[in-house]
Amino acid sequence: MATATFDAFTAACPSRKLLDTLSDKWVSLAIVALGLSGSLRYSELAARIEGVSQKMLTQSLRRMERDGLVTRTVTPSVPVRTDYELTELGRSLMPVMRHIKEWAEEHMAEVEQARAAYDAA
Amino acid sequence: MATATFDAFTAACPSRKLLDTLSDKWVSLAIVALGLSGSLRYSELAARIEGVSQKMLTQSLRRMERDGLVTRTVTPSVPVRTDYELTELGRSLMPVMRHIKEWAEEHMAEVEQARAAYDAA
DNA sequence: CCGAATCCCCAGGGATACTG
DNA sequence: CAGTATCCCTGGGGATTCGG
Repeated sequence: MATATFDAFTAACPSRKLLDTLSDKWVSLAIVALGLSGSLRYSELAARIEGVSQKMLTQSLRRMERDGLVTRTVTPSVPVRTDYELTELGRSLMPVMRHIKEWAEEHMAEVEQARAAYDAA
Repeated sequence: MATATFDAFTAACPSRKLLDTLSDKWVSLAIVALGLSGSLRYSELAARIEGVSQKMLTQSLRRMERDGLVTRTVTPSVPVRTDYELTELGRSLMPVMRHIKEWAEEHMAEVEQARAAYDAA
């Protein structure tokens, strides 16, 4: 019934915006990373997701936290320690995100062939 | 073995860029629409994917065609008719894209609750 | 009807510097 | 260590116009 009330094909539907948010490489990579490791510190995430800036990583994590996908646990030690973990909602998203990442990796060669053929024509 | 040679966590890996391309709401919506209907004209696609501009739709379709995800068939009638269809490669991507779209629709309510709770705090 | 081409604007996102 | 704040600039993407 939830599928009946929301439709991402509709421009004004909230799920369109959510789809847009989920369609973010940093978000998908963060979810896969957290899904594989269970729990990760900020610096560990930054290391795994090579090339992400602190701004983008923090921004993505905040949005994910707000959307209920991850929990953020701050340990007020010196220096501070912050751990991120997928919520149950976030974990339900993990298989999907992993698949899209793996699809890109598994079909990269085919895509490159297609590009070469297209560019040659 | 393809999964061993490509890793989207690595910044310089081609699959990172591909993941970025796949992480595009217009691309995902186009794939789902084509997957559901089999074959669609340009104008039909534009109608289904509400709110997309011609520029973005054309741009997305071109990139998808170049990457071997869709075929583009032009019928030189008057006026011209252009049909798009998923390739086998594109069809293999369909389930993934459908899942992410459906996830957004099915969990929209939960996400909205999480947002309300976050904003209240 | 299906685009290509152009103009233009603003927000996404990187680099850098500062704080608890 | 884990951010926040600021600057700055590229390019995403909408609106419009023209062509076949």
